[in-house]
Amino acid sequence: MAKQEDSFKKIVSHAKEYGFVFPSSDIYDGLGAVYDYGQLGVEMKNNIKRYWWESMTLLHENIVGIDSAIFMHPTIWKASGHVDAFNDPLIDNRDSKKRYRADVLIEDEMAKFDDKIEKEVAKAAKRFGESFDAELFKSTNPRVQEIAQKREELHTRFAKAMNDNDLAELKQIILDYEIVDPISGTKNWTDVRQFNLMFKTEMGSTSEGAMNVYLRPETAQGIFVNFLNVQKTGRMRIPFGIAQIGKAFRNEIVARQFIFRMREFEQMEMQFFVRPGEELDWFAKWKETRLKWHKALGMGDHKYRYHDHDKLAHYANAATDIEFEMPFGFKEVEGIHSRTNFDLSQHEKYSGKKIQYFDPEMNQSYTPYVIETSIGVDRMFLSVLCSSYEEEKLENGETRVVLHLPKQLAPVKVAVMPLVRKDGLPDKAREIMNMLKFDYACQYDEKDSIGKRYRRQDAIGTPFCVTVDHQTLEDNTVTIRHRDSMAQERISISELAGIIDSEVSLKNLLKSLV
RNA sequence: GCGAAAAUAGCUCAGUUGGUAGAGCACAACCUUGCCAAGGUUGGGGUCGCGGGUUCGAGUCCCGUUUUUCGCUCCA
Repeated sequence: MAKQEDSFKKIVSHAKEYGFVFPSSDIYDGLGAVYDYGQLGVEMKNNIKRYWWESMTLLHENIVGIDSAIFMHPTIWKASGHVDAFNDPLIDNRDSKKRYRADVLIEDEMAKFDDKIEKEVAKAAKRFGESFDAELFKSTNPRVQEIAQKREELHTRFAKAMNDNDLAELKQIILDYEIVDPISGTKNWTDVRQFNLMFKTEMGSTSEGAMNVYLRPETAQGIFVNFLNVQKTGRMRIPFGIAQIGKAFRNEIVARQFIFRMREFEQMEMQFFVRPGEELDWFAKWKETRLKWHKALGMGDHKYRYHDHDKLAHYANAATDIEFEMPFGFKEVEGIHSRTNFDLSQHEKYSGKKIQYFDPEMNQSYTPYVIETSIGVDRMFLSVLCSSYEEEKLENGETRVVLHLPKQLAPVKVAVMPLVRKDGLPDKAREIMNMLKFDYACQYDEKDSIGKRYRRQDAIGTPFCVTVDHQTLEDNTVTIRHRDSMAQERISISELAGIIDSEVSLKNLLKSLV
């Protein structure tokens, strides 16, 4: 384990050193769990997105894309359940290190008063026998009255604090009533905090007219609220899907492990709408399709596994994760969920619009069921980086750092370099660059020894290096060097594009999926 | 969020009982070599995470704070 953590550290610093990923706001000491993609990172990330997008929209006639706004009507998040699910005031006990809902602790305290009253009532009932009137006793007995009074005081205070969202007052109540942790038995509490998953901001430039809006915590809702628009204008017939790539934002309590869990992240989601009753078949199909998409990159089949959920979210009737073996264990990269008709039904309810599909074959209307595939771009990026990084021991005893990136995802496809910086070799190399640069991301390098330049390209995962030497000037041949094997072959310049294309083009990768 | 550890050049790190900041690599220029990285010369780059305090003097000691890592916790 120690060794694995070590290698993860190396990957993180490699990512920074070569311009894949930087901490956000680096010169201001960074911003927690936010990262920027650098000059190479953005290229690789775009390649990942393009692979996904084309595998969805080009390979499936019945899947179309959209790009919905990050700001959405706040009611959408009420309908989806996001607003209510994360509004609890929480408090930690420093001794037991357990976290509790502050409101639950106080309600338990109120229940203790109720218990006391019941005890008094039970005692009295024993004394008075069958003629005992519990209600009369409660409303007249001075001891019960006293307890009820205290309970009422607490209740009033509690209700007001909850209503005002006064977290400091909630803590003060816990202190005043000497509420202790049921485990540690101590009163060593932190402040009460609210953990709201969604980032909130205001829309409207004057404070009076402003409306609270949220940064979306998932891209899926943008698809659901556009279901009718796309279905009608695109003349889509069920089954069909809507794909989207976009940023989402979650105010994570704990964000760790580099770009694995970030507060601002990017999702690639596809919601597939099907007939009710057919959802589990489609769920199985997408589960298989998505794993195939991952495996096609050739990073190692054994690094993937499914993790089926036993405990399902409120909206799902089946769910699985595709997990990838990161240096810190198998971790979720993609989720596939059978979301039933929960989302569309909720939006129908909250918007008051009829969100149904008329199925001409069945001659009836229904609310479609949904299979969701949702993949984190950044997690995908991390999995590619982690599985590619190698400190390779060479025969001569040296080590080289090499990224065995899937060639289609590599940020730079070809490096073109003159063997020496004289005799017109740089000009010839430039000529080749100019020929290739319209199709492939190329780098030109003439500094330092040729071996050193090869290693530099290895470190950023460039699949091919093309070297111009004196023979090139005579017969228009160059050497092409392969990243993984370090093998070189001499080929004519006219063959270059064909060799490169067969390995780096998305087209061949996509063909392997169908 | 709780607990622990850490923060010195782009990277990896050194810096003794407090005494005016160092190395290697990397980077730039020039020379040299020319197919698997580390030849020569020269140069640029750090108010030692930030803010206080103790002291004649703080990278070093103390307090606070920010960020990161690890463990716990949480996780749609």
